[in-house]
Amino acid sequence: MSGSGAAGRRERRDMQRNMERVLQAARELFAERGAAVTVSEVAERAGVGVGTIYRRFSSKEHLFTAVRQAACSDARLQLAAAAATTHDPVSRLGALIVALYRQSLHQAALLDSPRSGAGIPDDARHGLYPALHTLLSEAIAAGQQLGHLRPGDPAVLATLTLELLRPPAVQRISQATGDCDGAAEQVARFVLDGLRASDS
Amino acid sequence: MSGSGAAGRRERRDMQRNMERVLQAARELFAERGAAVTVSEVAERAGVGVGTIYRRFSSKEHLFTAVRQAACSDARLQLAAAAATTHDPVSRLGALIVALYRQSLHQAALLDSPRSGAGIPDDARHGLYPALHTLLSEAIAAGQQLGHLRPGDPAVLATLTLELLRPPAVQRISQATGDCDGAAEQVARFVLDGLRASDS
DNA sequence: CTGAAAACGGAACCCTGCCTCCGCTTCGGG
DNA sequence: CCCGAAGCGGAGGCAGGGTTCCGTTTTCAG
Repeated sequence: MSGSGAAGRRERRDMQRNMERVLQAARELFAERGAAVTVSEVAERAGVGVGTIYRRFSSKEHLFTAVRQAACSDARLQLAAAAATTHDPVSRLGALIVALYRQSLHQAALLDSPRSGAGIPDDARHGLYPALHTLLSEAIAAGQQLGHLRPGDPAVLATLTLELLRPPAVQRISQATGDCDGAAEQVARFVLDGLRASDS
Repeated sequence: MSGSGAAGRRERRDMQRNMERVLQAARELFAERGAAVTVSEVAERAGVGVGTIYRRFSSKEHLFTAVRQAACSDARLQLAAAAATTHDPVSRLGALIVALYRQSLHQAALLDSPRSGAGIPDDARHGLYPALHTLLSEAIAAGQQLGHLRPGDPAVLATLTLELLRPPAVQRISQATGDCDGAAEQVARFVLDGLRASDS
């Protein structure tokens, strides 16, 4: 055997290359237009036939899911990094919001759930929720200017904040203002102000 | 001639009745599941054949648009009424938010735009935007506790608030809290707090 | 009541998009 | 270089849903 042989047989080079192309194409197309892209389109952009895709992914759904999950965990890592730059809970919250805003803007259709079933909660949000919830709880625990919040509130606020940062919303906001980064910070300020208000 | 004759011939009774049924069925189904419903489904629920629908609406798209526009102007009227109950800008804003929240919750799929083209802004939001913008501007002009807002901000804030009140967002929020009316008011408070915060 | 114009309904048609299948090509060890 | 195995690709099967068409039924003026 030669190379990184593991068990049985090594994967053929061309196949490996093709799969990379497929994933690349799928990432781009799905990010842009979501689940509406056809399998043939992905195949065409990747420069392969549809059969090549189906040999690896048993259905379009599988391909989509795979691509989205990869994008999600990637995103989650970046967010974690962004939020870890300081110890002050409120600052961390702000950093998280700005980072999330940017991601939503760039991966719009991919991160947004295409109702993958009926009541199935989409993993993108599912993964983010705990982090946000924790951050909010910490902020409240720290008593940091978050006057009128009660222990039960984080759940609502987390949901609310996440909604505000979903791709469709973010796209519209950026479109309306024309200025991406400025918008991101304005949104963050809005949310933080909402959380911070001391008298209702 | 007998009855409300206008020009040429009067519309046949059965047709009128059928059209009412079709619109009723379409309203219900679209409100529930959006553009995903099939024309046959609408026909079946209305108790007519598909041909009957196509005689009046040249395409599914037309039917959908008609139903949605009707729902929108209806909604707009209700909102206007809700906001007119007081003179205090901030209170009006609050009332508008709560009313909008409820509407979004109940007409979810219908009020939410099914990307009717490419960059076409959906009429639902289009119709609401001016009202909200005006309200915000008034509030700022009145100098009412809205400390750090500048004249240019209403545009951003209006967009942002509308996003937060779109059907998908509202549905999730209500689902997360389990309590509809309570959630509506919590959201209103959040937004108002966000707007009202006096020091950034 | 009667006839013709209008409306009905749903079977059939077509187009689009997912997925399968099989003959051809490419890889890579001997 | 040669051969078997693995992978390739895209034509075609199949299903679902929008739209059309035409024989039948309903309405209503005379």
